[in-house]
Amino acid sequence: MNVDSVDRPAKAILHADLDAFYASVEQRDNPALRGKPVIVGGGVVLASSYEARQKGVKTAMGGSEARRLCPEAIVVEPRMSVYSQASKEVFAIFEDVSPLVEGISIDEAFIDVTGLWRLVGPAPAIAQSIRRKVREEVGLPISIGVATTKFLAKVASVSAKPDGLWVVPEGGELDYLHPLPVRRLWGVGAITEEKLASRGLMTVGDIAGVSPEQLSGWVGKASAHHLSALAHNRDPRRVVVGKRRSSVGAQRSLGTRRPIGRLEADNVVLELVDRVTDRLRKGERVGRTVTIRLRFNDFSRATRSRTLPQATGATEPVLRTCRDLLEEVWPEVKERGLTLLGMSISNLDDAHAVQLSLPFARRSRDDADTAIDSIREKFGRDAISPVTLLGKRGIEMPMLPDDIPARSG
DNA sequence: TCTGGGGTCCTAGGACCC
DNA sequence: TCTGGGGTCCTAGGACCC
Repeated sequence: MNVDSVDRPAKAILHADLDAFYASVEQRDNPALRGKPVIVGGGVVLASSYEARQKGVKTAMGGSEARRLCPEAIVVEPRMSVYSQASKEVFAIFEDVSPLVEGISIDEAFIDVTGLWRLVGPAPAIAQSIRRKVREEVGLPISIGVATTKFLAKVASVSAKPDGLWVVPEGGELDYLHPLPVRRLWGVGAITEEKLASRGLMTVGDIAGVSPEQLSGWVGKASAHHLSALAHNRDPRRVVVGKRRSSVGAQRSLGTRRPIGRLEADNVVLELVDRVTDRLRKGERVGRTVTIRLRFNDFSRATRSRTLPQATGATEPVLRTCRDLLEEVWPEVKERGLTLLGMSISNLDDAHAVQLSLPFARRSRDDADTAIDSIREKFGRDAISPVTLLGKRGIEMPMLPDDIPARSG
């Protein structure tokens, strides 16, 4: 007999999701924007206020279409550092409530409040208190879904929007879930939705009614298993604290005005690598697999990757690898035109050595000299050798042998 | 109006090792 | 000498999410 299952209380999971996050921050900081349609991001819509959404404006929509749908909208430039700060304040409120907080993105998190029933109260009351605190202390609207599984809590938070609470009662999960359209299942996008619709599967209940084997033939094995489980509200995933990124990347769209030259492409790659490795070093991480990502004139895509023998956070080897990869696909680029160039590093590990991060793209040579001096002061003269200077762009500093922390894990 | 920038996970074939 | 199965890593592509 499974002792664990006896009298184990149902889980109480919250999914908290800030409403129209970037746009709400803008309305918070500028009273003139409140109650008005606000679009964040000019070229493409990064976020829009509910007033703009009512006119049909959606995230990822082109800026000109958005302005056509909603000419009276006020367009503002994104202020990422302000959003990032607001996010930190909101997460601090979550963590004050429960140690079991799993951040999913800048504006969403799962919070496990199962163990708080006796001490604090029932999950819906906790959720309301979080909503109140976020409103009072950070000045932002937030919606929360409450359910017995992570997945269902996430579905519920969509029902809660805007600025609301939605509780799926224990025992009432399937009554809530089954009438919903398949698109509400996490992992069903436009393509899968279409595949399912062509077999007559429109609602979550429809999916629950077919066998995983049958489903498997239509959407693939893993996806079928996943969808089947969700449709029956089987989701044993725990709320995991302290998840780490498994890749870091950057990309740039290039426009279609004219064909891009090799030199220009090389410069874009340099900038992307500079940015990515800088973030890597600041996060004290290293990576081993370098990928470049291309999008052609017809919007088809390609990737090329290479795995290095050793993980690195240094600009130079990553840059060299990217340029090698670019060299290999260049004939294709010449033929098909390039509209986007991106790169990323995956296969990440914690850095076991000090890395100095000083992208010259944004700093001066004097900054580098100052940094080198301060490191020498702290660790001794030899600490700074060998140093590799990369033109005017970056500096690599391999390690201080005495300062290599023990591997934790 | 041609469609941003940051990610995750899955599939599938080939190389390689035991 | 011939053959098999299992496992891991690498590469490329695709779907999806915020």
